[in-house]
Amino acid sequence: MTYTITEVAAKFGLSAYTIRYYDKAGILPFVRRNQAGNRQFDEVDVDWLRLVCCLKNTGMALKDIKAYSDLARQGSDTGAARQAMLRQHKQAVLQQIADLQANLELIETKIDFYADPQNKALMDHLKELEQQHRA
Amino acid sequence: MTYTITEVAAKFGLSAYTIRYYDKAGILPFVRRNQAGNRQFDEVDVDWLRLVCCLKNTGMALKDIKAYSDLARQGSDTGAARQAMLRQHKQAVLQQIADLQANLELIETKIDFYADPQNKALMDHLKELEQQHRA
DNA sequence: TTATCACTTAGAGTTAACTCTAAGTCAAGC
DNA sequence: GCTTGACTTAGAGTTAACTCTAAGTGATAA
Repeated sequence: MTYTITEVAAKFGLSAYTIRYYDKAGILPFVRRNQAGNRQFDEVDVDWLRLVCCLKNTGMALKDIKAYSDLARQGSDTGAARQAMLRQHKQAVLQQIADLQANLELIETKIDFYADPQNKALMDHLKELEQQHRA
Repeated sequence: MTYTITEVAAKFGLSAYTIRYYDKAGILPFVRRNQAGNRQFDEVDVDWLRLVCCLKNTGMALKDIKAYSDLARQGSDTGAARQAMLRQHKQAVLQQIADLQANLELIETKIDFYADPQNKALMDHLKELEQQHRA
């Protein structure tokens, strides 16, 4: 089973433009062409693109995904280097999650602040003071 | 206690350029100037910038932070609207965390794959087959 | 009082990641 | 045989978010 660029784009919620951009950028190392010169994606390519999207969606820059792809293109003896990149990226993702959770607390605190009628009254009062002060 | 733009920039790990850019963009509604025309940040401004950074770091676009700031500038009777924005953003952040955690699983699967010596041998074999196939 | 330094402005330049345009090719259907 | 439609290319254009430059101001130190 093979897929056209349009089918693959739809599968991953990307545009065909984006897929071609990724291919130009060198991060789709294995995609082949049919006799007409059109890109023909097989299961290996789809799996590869799934990982590319995963890395992109977790904040890896395309130039780093390119570096990872270059390792893959070089052959199976780069496995250790690729694993090292993924380990490092895993730590970055864990840090992102921790940062989001910390930021979430501030957002929740703000929401609670607006929800509290006592703070509402306080805010009205502060606002009056501020307006006087800043006038 | 007040702060200069350089002090505030350092406090939040931003450049002074970025702070001015935010001010130009209208997302620092309360910052005043001293007699020389220089920005003078008080505790209210620092607290505001902390929230701005929180929203930015959780993926809110500056135009949306601008919309939030415009509400704040309009006065305390926009509290409900601001709370609604924060509630919606909270959901977006929860979704981001869930997405990161899902992607993390794929990354971990890949790391484990590279770590398994059986897969290493399998990969070497597949690679040979692929090279023959793609030659 | 002259130099230095931190700030000011408007506006130009940069970067990443797309996003699209124009012109062309190829296979399928009428 | 001709049109239609999905693909191809190179390269230009877009957007968000900075990032910097140039020219100028005002307060402090030698």
